[in-house]
Amino acid sequence: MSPLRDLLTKQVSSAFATAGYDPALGEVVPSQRPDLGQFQCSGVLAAAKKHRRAPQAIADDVIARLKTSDVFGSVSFAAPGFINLTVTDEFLTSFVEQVGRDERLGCPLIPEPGTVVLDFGGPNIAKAMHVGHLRSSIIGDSLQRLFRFAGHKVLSDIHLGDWGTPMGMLIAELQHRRGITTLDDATAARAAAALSVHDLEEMYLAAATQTRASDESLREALQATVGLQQNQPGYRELWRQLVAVSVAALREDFDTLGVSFDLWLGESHFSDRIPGLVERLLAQGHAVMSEGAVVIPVAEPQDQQEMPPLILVKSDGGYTYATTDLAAVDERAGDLRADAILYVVDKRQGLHFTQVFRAARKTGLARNARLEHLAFGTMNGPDGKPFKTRAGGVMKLKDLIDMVTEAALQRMQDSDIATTFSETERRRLARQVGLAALKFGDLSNVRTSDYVFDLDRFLRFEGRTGPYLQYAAVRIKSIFRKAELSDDEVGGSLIAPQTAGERDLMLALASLGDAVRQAYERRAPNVLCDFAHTLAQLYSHFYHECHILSEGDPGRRASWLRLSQITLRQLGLLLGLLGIEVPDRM
RNA sequence: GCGCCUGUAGCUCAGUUGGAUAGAGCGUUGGCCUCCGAAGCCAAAGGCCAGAGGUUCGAAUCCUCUCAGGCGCACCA
Repeated sequence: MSPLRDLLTKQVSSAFATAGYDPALGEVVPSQRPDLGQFQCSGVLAAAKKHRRAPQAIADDVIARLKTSDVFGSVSFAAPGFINLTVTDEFLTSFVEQVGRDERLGCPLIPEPGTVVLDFGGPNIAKAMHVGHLRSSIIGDSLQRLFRFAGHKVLSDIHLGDWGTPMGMLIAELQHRRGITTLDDATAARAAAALSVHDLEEMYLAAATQTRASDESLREALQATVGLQQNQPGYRELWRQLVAVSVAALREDFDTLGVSFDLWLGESHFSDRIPGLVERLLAQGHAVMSEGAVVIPVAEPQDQQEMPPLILVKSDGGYTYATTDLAAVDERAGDLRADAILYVVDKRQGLHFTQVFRAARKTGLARNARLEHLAFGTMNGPDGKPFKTRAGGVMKLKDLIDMVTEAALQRMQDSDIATTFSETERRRLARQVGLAALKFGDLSNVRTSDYVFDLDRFLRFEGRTGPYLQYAAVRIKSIFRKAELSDDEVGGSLIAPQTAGERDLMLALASLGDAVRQAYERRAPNVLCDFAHTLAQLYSHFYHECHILSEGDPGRRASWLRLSQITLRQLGLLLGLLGIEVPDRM
């Protein structure tokens, strides 16, 4: 079914058209002055300017044609040029009825579904997941759910950082520690035996400090990198072992977080096609030699800033992550036939992606695929600088999850909640609530803006938080339990709203499709958060205003139960799109 | 140096792409549990939208400048 705003806009647009004005001026949006109307159209002023006629006269023309509509209850003009609209309760009620009967709760499928590759997460081998990975993972996960729901075939790819200099550093460090001078498969296997993730982390950290401090170490690391990339004996084997250890730990982390990927490919996956790709691009003249490196110039005449070329092959023979990303575009657009490739990556990588995207289009590697960098803002500490713990390091994701779970457990204890639950059930619930706080706390921020990492905010369960939404849903479930009704037994029909609270709730329920569509178009989970929060607030208001179970009028009671059911389903859908679970009790 | 982003209530942030009287949450103050779950509800106080010009019927939003932060600028990823 088509969203409410579309339906209203269609009516007003055709009124503009038959009155002789541009139908595009008939766009209807929710009113900014709820005291004057539920919806508004601001197209009159534009029409007045274009046709050199008084706004009042134009509005009269348009309004006269809307009077016959059975959708609008009142339509009025307000200076300087607004048309205020209110729908009839009958129309509203029947619209919400339709939403309730619709499997998709009023959310349309997109007209042209395609294959979408979604690249997010991007954890690195030998580095524990830390809070810096939170945004990409959580936003990416929400977007993959949103895109699937919209109707696309989504292929999410974790894009492991398992290639390049960090791996070289790690290999060089291990060689050092084991005193390996010449590497082959057998020595590699021996060297990597019995290594744990913690060993890798510790080694990586040591190597990172080393390479920063001494040019000699850096040179060795780069040498090992080239060795790996050129498939010299032993390197690949050693690498394989290191990756295996790390991936096992990563799977656990993502599992805890409730984030999944269709593809666990890494940068390494695309390495095989790189030599051929470079050769081809050179032959085609897209790539050229410059200062000892092979590059693709991507500058354009209208550029306001200096646009460095994309470096395909470094002067030492190694490849950069730009090379890998280009090879990945080739595979995704070519072999996977992606219609769109989306990257959920920190916005500081903006320049990198303009380079890659330009190169991909220029060389034809992108085919017809749409390329988008879905940038997100940096997570800062309270001091405004990129987040660090007091110790100076970054907080591990696992520790953060433990902390929110612990806080939820404490909260349950304080209010004597779930006392009849077993210990494992309590922990499970605490995890669900904690993760809700964590995910909502992140997703409710506008994707592109930086935000301050405030631990307290993730540890709060009141107000505009994930648990608030869960709570609203849980209370509805509780009503159904008390009424001894299962979800599919709540089948009463709606009656027209009697109170403002009911009407406001129905208006929100009628608008889910608009919100979900906007979230999709803007690739913005925070739009879902906003809507879900408003819906939960309106329901809470209604809940306090209309006492459902003690209502004597059976028709009203049935209608209110039905409203509650539709609300519960919408909350469930929204939270599902955010990657947040809804417990039965909390 | 060049380029991009940000500056809105005490704090953290929205603001439907130029619309009417700038909104939430937290915090503060005051109410509501013999009534479906108080992780809730109701209400109040709190604003020179960094500053100065400009564009027009109309600006937090667009343009110019100033101030204050942040970020990025070929062989790390």
